[in-house]
Amino acid sequence: MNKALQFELDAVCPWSGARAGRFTTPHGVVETPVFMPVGTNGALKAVTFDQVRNCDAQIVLSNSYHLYLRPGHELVKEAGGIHKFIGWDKPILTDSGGFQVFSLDMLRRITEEGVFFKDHRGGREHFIGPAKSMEIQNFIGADIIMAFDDCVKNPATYDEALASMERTHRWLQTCVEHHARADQQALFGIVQGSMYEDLRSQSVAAVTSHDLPGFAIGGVAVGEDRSTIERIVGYTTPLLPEHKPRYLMGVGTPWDISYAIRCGVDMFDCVSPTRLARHGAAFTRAGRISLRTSKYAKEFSPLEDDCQCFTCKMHTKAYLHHLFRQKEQAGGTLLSIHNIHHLIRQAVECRQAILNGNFKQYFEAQCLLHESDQVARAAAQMR
RNA sequence: GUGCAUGUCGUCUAGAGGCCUAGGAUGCCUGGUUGUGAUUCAGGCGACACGAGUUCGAAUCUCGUCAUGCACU
Repeated sequence: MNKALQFELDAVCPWSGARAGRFTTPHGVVETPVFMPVGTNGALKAVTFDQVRNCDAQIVLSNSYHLYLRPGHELVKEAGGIHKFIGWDKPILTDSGGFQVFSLDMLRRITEEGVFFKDHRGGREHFIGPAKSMEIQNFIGADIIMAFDDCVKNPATYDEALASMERTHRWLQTCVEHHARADQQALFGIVQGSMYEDLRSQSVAAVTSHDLPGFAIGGVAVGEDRSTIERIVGYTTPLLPEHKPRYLMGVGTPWDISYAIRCGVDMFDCVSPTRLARHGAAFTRAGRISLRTSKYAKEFSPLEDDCQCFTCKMHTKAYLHHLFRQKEQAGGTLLSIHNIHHLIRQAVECRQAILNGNFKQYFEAQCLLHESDQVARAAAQMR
């Protein structure tokens, strides 16, 4: 049994394999399925932790890459660890920096030891490899830390995907060897393999050969279309160990999350609720809407009548529209609050449905919503 | 009333006879955004005040009309 993280299943949907569970960390319990908002620089963009707490967030994600560059992982350690530094006493997960370095694209150089890259702000060259990432994440001190993996953009050729996957496996071995605080930090391994099913299953076998407290599916939503995301997740998730949490990295939209939960995923993170919010888009049960359009100028009702988030309790669509039109920062804040609350609530609703034994009905309703939203958006694209 | 000046997308403007079926910014309208290089990116709409002339050719030069501003009466 892992000291840093214990996971148990509360219920499994017999129709789909969707799971309701919980895991315990040094900073508390997290009930799954769970959506984890992203706080890249030790802060959610445009949102305070008081507001994050009021969205019922159980756990947040932050980034080793960004915290390493500034303020520096040594400084975070000096501050007493990330929980004290940022003022959030619930669980925290840090990403390893693998994906950030991947997204730098032209600014990096990959070697067997790791990745040389230039700070996106410009400046001197840095290096992060699996051993360094473990040091950084140990200094930062999150409850869950991620293996340093290599990610390829889709579509990738089979050979590229294979080479990248094998590098990820070698790097995982190094991560395990350099993981100094296994009693306080749970290290999750990351499955790669791009869009190739045989590589995905090979990767699951290699990654789960390590006795780690949790596993993640990486390399998803990196250029491929929606149906491919669904295919990869649907294929890969059931291969993962039943009694360990399963984390789908970087996904996603409300529909993606429903679908992945159906496939048996327990944890999600995505920048979509905060980024879309800052750009004026809101998740609703009826699909995505843009508060920038003038059709909301005189809609004196909340985004959703039954939503319990601060934004919906206090403000109308007309007001939100006004804020975006005036480029008031509060618009991004209020929509972020709503969107985060929306995805968190959705995961909670899935959990309740799984516990109540009616997940099939819940999911089928989500399918109908998704289809009508797809039709509406296709029509909008035609114009 | 007289004199002078000025009239270009909704707004601010580029423009000095062909590089202009008029460019930019902003605005407005549509989209995109999936382990945040992202409070952003892409596309669209939209004007030479009006009328005559000079010229092969006028947003640009001339005249008139209208409008606006300033000064004087």
